[in-house]
Amino acid sequence: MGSRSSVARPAGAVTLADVARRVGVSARTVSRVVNDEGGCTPETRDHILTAIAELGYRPNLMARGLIRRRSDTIGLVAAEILNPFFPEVAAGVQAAAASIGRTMFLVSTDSDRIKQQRALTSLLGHGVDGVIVFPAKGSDDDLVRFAADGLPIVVVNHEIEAPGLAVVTAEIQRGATLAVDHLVRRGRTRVAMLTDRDPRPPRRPSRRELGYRASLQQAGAPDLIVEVDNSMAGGRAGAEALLGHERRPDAIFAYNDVIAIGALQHLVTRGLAVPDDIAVVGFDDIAMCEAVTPHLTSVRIDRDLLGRTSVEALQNLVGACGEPIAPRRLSVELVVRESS
Amino acid sequence: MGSRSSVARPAGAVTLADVARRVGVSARTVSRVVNDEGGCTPETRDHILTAIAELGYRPNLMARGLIRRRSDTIGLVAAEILNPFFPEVAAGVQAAAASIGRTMFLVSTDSDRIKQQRALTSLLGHGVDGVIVFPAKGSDDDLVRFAADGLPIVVVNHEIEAPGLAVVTAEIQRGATLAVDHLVRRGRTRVAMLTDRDPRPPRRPSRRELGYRASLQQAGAPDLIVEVDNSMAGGRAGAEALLGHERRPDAIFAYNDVIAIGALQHLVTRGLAVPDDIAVVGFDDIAMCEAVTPHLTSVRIDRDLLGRTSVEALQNLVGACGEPIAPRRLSVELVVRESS
DNA sequence: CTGAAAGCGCTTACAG
DNA sequence: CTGAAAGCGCTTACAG
Repeated sequence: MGSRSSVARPAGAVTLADVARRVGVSARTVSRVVNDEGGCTPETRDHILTAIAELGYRPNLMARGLIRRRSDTIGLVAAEILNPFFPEVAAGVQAAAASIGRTMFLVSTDSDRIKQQRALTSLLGHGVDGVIVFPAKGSDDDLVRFAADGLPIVVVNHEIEAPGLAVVTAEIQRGATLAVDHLVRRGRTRVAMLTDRDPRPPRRPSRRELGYRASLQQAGAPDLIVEVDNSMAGGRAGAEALLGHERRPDAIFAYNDVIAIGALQHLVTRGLAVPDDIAVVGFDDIAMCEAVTPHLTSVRIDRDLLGRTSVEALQNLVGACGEPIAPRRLSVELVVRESS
Repeated sequence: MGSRSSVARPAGAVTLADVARRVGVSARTVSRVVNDEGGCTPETRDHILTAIAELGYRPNLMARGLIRRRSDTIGLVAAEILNPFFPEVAAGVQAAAASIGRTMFLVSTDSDRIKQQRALTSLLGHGVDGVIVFPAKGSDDDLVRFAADGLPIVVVNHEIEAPGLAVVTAEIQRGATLAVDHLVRRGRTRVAMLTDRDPRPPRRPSRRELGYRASLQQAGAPDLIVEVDNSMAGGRAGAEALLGHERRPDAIFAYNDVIAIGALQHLVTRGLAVPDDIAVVGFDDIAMCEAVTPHLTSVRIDRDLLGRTSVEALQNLVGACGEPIAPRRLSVELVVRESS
């Protein structure tokens, strides 16, 4: 039919030019119809629309992106896809993105700095309009560099400052305070914390640790922090370690729900009563909190709001060329359940 | 420095031409270095590499993809990102893809046919080399059409046949049989099934239902299938419905672990002993199975293998232009835990 | 070992 | 209302 042999292109790659040729108009006119620019006879429009349907034409988004310098896509770079918190946030981000006509592509980094570099490079190279990232540990420099290279980045749940970067976070430290204060009010005097191991040598206290320490200090109670792997198995190992401690704790505050649930499981398996012998409180309030026995007390972050706010921040960032965007900080809430 | 004003392009968009100009060579030579084609003086190469680093050049992957007709990226289209089974498979797919130098982009569809169409359109338009999809319900026609349009598609966990489509699945029916046979062997005589609601009018029995029915028929036991929402809440509602049934079941086989865990929770809340009063068996063997009390018996699919096999199938599909790929069927395994 | 030219599929000024 | 031309940033034959 066309002047080209079908060998020249893989099957199905119908182009704008093919449509134009079929109808007998120029590519410009077809482009006008495809992009709904108006200014075109209804008949011409109809012919073109028919040809598009018959030929099964789909615009090549790479070619379009090359010129338009925007693709209406955003990337979501998540540290750990296996922690249910991230899929839950991803659902919020995807919904928010879809509501303003953006497609979201998710890439997981396993909290690995190198994998995060690859993800950002690929996303940037493929022309996403921007990315929302839950950063891998120790990757601040990378984020600053990518932002300087022109990639609009919204950093979630991590404090960092640089031009081209926007921050969306939550009252993490206050969340920890809420959790520990609650345990203290319930009469717990030996509240231990299970925190996630930090691979970098100079260990910096997380905001959760700061809140934990501040609360205990105010209560005049001793603190005890144990580092564990960021997983259910880590939680189990941490609980075991705490049980063997000289002054066995009567409450555990965990870095997140996954660790808390691992600890909870281990305590139950060891025959301890939760919360009577030991109370447990997690962080994130993932759906699983209501699926374990006893139901897990946790600090809730509104995930839909987090998603919407991040997408909003990214839109502002893409719009405001270079101007700094004020950080957004979402409130948190303690959800008390049976485990405390 | 260059002849162009910085207003012409967004900050950071350094091009191959910029590098070439800086070094004083042609774009062709820079391209050669970037792509490691060899055939180039060590000095020239060094100069170019230095300029690339200084300028912070990153290849525009859209421009490259336009010509190469491949991007070394694949799409993973998942029905429900909130069911932990999918993130677990996604991790397997991403690992397998990374091991052969492919970047994976994940898009969730919420099992919505329209969202799946959008996801496939976007992925195809942006030039992914192929997609692995856990299909939304009732989307067979769409998959066939996209495959016909030249998008290599690997369909996971769903039986479908069409040119350009490869299928990777598991012994789902056998898994159901294993689960129900196990319950029967343990003396259960009234095994009910909680299955996921089908939005389409003509309800087709799933492979899990077929296995369930076959096992019970062979045992001479009655069956009872209740449709529920595919969620923990659905599992709770289903359990409640079964408790009110005239012949209260002594075992529940659920469509998946999420539904099973919802049911389990409800039973425990209602004060029933699991498994003494009612046994519960799930499907997928997500990590959560070992986090609930009692630990959930489930049918296991090897997720890493599923990921690797899917990526392999996609590679074959991209290679074999149009030739049919034999379906792959993974084996399953019953993991017996406390709930049965 | 290196370069000039054409072109991937599209959009964007600019004319008519 | 419609079209011819240029060009996004890169790679691919083809020469030298």
